[in-house]
Amino acid sequence: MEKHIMDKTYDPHQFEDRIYAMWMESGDFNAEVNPDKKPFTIVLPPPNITGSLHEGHALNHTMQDILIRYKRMKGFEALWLPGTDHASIATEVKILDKIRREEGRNKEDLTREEFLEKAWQWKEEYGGTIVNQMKKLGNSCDWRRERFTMDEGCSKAVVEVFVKLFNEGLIYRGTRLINWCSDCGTSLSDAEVEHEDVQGAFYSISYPIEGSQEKLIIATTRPETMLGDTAIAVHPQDSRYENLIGKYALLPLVGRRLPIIADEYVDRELGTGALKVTPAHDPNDYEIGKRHNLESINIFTPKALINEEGGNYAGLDRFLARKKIVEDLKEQGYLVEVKNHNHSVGHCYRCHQPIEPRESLQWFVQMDSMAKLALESVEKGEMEFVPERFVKIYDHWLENIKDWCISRQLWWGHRIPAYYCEDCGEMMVSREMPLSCEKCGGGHIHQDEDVLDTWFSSALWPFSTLGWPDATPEMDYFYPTDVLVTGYDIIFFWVVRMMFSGLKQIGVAPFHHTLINGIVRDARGRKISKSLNNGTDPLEIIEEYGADALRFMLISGTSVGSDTRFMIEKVEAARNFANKLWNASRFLLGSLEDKSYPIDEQALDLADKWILSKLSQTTQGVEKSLERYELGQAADRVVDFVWNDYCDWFIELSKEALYSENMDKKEGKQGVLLFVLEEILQLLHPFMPFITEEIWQHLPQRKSHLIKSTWPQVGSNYPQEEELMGLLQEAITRIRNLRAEMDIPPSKKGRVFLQGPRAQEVLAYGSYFKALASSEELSIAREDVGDASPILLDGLSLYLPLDELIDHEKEFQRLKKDLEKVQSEIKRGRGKLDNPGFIGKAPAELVEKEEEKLQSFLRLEEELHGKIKLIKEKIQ
RNA sequence: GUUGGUGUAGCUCAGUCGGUUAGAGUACCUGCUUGACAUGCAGGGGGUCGGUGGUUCGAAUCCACUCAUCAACACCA
Repeated sequence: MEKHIMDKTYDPHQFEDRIYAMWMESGDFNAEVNPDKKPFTIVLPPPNITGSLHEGHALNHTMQDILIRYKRMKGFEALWLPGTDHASIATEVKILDKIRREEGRNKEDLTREEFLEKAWQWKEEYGGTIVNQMKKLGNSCDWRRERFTMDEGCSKAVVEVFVKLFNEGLIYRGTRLINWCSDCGTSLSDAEVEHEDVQGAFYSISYPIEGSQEKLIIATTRPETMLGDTAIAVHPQDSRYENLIGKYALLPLVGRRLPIIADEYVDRELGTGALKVTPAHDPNDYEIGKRHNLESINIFTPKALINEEGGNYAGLDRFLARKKIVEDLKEQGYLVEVKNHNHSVGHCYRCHQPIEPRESLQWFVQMDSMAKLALESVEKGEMEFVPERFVKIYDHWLENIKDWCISRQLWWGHRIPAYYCEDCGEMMVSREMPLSCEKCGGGHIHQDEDVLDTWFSSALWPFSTLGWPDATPEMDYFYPTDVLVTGYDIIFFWVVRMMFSGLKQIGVAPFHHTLINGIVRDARGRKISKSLNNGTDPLEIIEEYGADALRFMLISGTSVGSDTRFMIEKVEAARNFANKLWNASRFLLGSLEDKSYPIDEQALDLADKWILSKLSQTTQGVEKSLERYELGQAADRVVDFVWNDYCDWFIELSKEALYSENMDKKEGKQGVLLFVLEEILQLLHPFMPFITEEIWQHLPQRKSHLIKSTWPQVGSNYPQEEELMGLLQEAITRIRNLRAEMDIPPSKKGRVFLQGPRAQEVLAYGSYFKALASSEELSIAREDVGDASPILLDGLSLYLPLDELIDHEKEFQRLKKDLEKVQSEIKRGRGKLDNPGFIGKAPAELVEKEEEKLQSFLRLEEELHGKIKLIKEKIQ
């Protein structure tokens, strides 16, 4: 690639798209079945094609991209398989909205075929938008393998699983009380019902007893359902009502005779202790009805209007009917009391309308045996949650699971592979539409009208995308996948179902780890929601700050599984860091020629060894954090190294050599600077792929792509050099501190005298003090340092002659502060060492360390006392 | 109601196995047109680690209780 000069300022627009195109063109994201390498696989949680990606996706995708890029550099055959989800109900709602808006037509005005044509158009449009967004974000997916939950392969897998489970008796069709959304016009699974607190009321209604003056008071929150009452239940041992058991009550407004039955389910403490039983519209009543063989009267149409069973009320919407019925009860003297009452009511997770329990003929998956598989697999450690606490949500859901209602009365989705003979009514479940009836041989056959729950196909995603049910090389090689990255809100929708599906169909858990990402909240910590309109479009952030800044902001300063806040200040900080790296790189690369800069181990100076030592520790730390999925920690580690060690100390210390006429010295320094920069780019690449690749392309003699480079090895450590450098850093910092306190301008260079056991050693590094502490001459102190201001370190005293600038009072205050610090340390150390418990029980090594520290602080204290005495004399 | 999370500097958050003087970023204050970067550099102030009690030689860290806050699940005639 052509080497061009780096722009003066960091401007991500100049290169992000170009870099992405370069990767695509070279096939850098592609993964192949390769027996020479170990696979590392992630399947992308397929975004719904309902719209565009939000910050949550950006976080989720960034985490996966970091892991994939890291593993790719580590030498794995890294496959990140992308795709999108048809999101049956959610998408259907949106498409119908659009048709209504644009054409004024409702679902009733459309044929299924017309609808599906529009739906596929929608898919093309929004699927494309999503893919484009993912590319802007830098996702390194193997796009050749992109999939869609309703494509041919995924559909084949869906039919295969359905038929197999049906043949085993694990899928059945039956009439049950299910969750019905009257707005969406379909059944829903239990997981799709969200309980929301609503302000409601308790209506107490008086039911007359047949052939008696007695009355039974019953409290209900849903008076309209009385139209479907078929019994009154009381507790068998309830002395208040014992005498009524076996008698009949008369249903107000309707006049139906209701048997008064006894059932243990009734709670004597609740309400009045008597319960109206409406088997068709309440799950508990449904069970009571089954136990007592009660009639079940459905009073609602699919649109939740009162049906013909409701007599006068027929045709009314359920809420209007409630109002009307309450009015009539009041008028006719049946209404005893109305009390405000807050309670939680199931709502549709898509349209947020109240769910109606409704008896209907649906398809179900029997869950017991497969739930057991999923529980055992996690129990055995075949799949682990990161962080592990989320296993509780998983276990809890599976332990309380009920059969899964999978049929939906929708058009957008996989049509159920059940076929009915119109002649004899026989039902056939098969992979393809039968040409004739198996039973009567008739040829009039139609397919079930319903489609499957969208999660039925999502459940197969880890293997349907790899070619299953065909025996593909990809299945052998890439399955099971390594890690699934997802939010905690879909553990039971998705993780649970992928687990039992993988275990049941393939016999192996679909992934080893489930990494849970937190939720991205707004700056105030609120959930992002449409009603608050507090979301931020990731593309807008990329437009303004660059994709690297967005990615980095989402990751840095976060810990696994906890929520994060989206704050523009954090994006700015990330962008500033990118800018810092850009400038440091430009500074170095601008001085290099297109040739190699080997490092001569023999010629390394103190700072070189120190930075190499720090680098190897950083590499080690980043790697350790990444292996533990602590992405935020890994990112912060690199920042700390780049900014504080490399830029603020090492580059500053290198300048002298860089401006030197001595070419060996200059090139030696350039070699180290370059080597460290290269590894910085590698360590940072998973987090900030664009800027690092762009800089990499400017390195001398560069031919390869950073994305395909080999992750750095952990290098040598130089503990002695680190220790000495630490002392120099402390000395330099203290000098800066002193000069700042004394208001000495940087332009005024000062002299420094050294004293103490380490003076000679430190003397050799006068250039460091010159470069970083505005200090001109470093020399060993003579006996008398006169008025010079002292800085006392362990083993090293520095004296700064401040001449006319000295302010004895200020100086006294400064030393007194130092003394107080030292004395509080002495107190702390003594406290420990005077404690026989500590001496006796703490590790000997620790006691020794404490002892050494105390001694050094005592020496400092003594010295400080001396200096303070001198100052005092001068003040007086 | 059940379960879980969180509580550390003004704000956002780290803090590993209990053992350095509890850290970072940001905000704030002071100084700096030093040759990569003012999207920067140097320096500074700011913390009873929610509270109480306990275990321990030693607790931000472990245990109990408690307060605050968030979430998931469940139930309510």
